[in-house]
Amino acid sequence: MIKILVVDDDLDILELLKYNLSKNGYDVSCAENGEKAIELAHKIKPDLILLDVMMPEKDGVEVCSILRDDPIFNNTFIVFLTARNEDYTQIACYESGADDYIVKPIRPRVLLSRISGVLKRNRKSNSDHLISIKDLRIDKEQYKVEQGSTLINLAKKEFELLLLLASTPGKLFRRTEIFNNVWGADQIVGDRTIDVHIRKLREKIGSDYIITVKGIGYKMEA
Amino acid sequence: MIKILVVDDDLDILELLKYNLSKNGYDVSCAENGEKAIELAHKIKPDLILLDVMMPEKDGVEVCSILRDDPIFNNTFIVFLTARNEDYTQIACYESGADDYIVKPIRPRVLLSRISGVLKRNRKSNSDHLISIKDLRIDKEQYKVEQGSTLINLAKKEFELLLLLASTPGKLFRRTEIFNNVWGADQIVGDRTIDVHIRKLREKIGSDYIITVKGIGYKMEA
DNA sequence: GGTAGTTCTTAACATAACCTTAACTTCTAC
DNA sequence: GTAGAAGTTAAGGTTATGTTAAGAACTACC
Repeated sequence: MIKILVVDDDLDILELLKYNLSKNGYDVSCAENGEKAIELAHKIKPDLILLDVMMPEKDGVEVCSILRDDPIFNNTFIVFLTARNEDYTQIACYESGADDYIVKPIRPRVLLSRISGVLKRNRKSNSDHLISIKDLRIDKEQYKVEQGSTLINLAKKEFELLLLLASTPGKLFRRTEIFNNVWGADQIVGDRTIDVHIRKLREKIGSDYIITVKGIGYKMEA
Repeated sequence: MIKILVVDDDLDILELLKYNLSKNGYDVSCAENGEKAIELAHKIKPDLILLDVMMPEKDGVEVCSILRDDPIFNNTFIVFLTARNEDYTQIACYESGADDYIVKPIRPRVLLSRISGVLKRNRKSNSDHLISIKDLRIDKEQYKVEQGSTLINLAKKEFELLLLLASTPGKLFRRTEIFNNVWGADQIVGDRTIDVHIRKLREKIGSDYIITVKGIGYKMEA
């Protein structure tokens, strides 16, 4: 059963949310402030936390930041509740690591569809973080590359170069494009630098992935 | 649900746009300046970005250029918002990679129809980059040529020559015209050079595409 | 804040792909 | 048939990339 922790200082809203969610088969717990929310979260390890932004003492954004710092909650979804006019929050919310946010006043049907929407995104094993090319698995969050079952140690620039090419396999990346992305448009580096990094990459992952397009750039095997 | 990121430093306009778009079933996020827009764009990966041109600090054109450099946003549409009299922008906008632009003051109905119009164009598999002649498919972005289902490996000059002829099938290209386009007006090369490249092309794609017009030049089968 | 280890960049040289040339052949229009 | 134009071929030159090693610039750790 999917566990949801609801956090709001307004007890009426808390009750309303609990009623609606329970009715739809969720296992609902409640907290009326930030402190208690954090405590409860550790206890029950919810799958999703519904978090009011405006609360006395610890506000939602703060609670979210604290939770996001703890790896236990890596796979926990956090959804903010926010009143219409606090539109500044929208940005702060996402910055502090929220997965979605819902604007008050809350319409039960909207609430439920948004929540089921969020839950569908699989936070872990997220395809966002993982790219697979042949037997190569690239985790862009962890800066980690595995080939089959062996871990490959890439330096930062090597990794970023690989990541760029792997981001759209088959797409041709021009040399300038590679520079702009891996080095930054302002950086000035010699023109053999890319080649050297390509070489090191090929040395580590093998030469069957990166294809040279002479006079233009490089691309990843599709 | 289609995600739209709206960027404007005027919070009233931001609110207005958000209201209108949300009402029509889009999942809307907002940012009030360029920095935040870029950050949010990375986070939520919107399908379309509505971008005000005139903003303090990073203006719209700048933001657009930055986003366009990142392959993650290859398939993201960017639409500019611009005040009536800044007509210089029109050019800069398209140059920096925008898909459309809308002139303020914004009429909601116009906004919505333009946006749905833009979304209909499929950014990927863009016909702009693709030329088809018989069973030959030429992708000028990717420097890639496919014949039926087999990939054909062309050298740079060969490719550019093919691209020129294929750009207007049936049109007769004079030798001087070909020189100017593929080699550049200043380059001086012997007159057998074109022939040799034509030969190699025919060798690779077959001789049923390029037609010789003796004394004048070459053309592509229509 | 110094030191060991890693990573990044540069420069020089090697290599291979590519382009051009030249000499020769074939074609085609008159 | 002949001349001019294009086709063909192979060889040599050119250029872009591959490769290597050395030292500069970072990092992490003491």
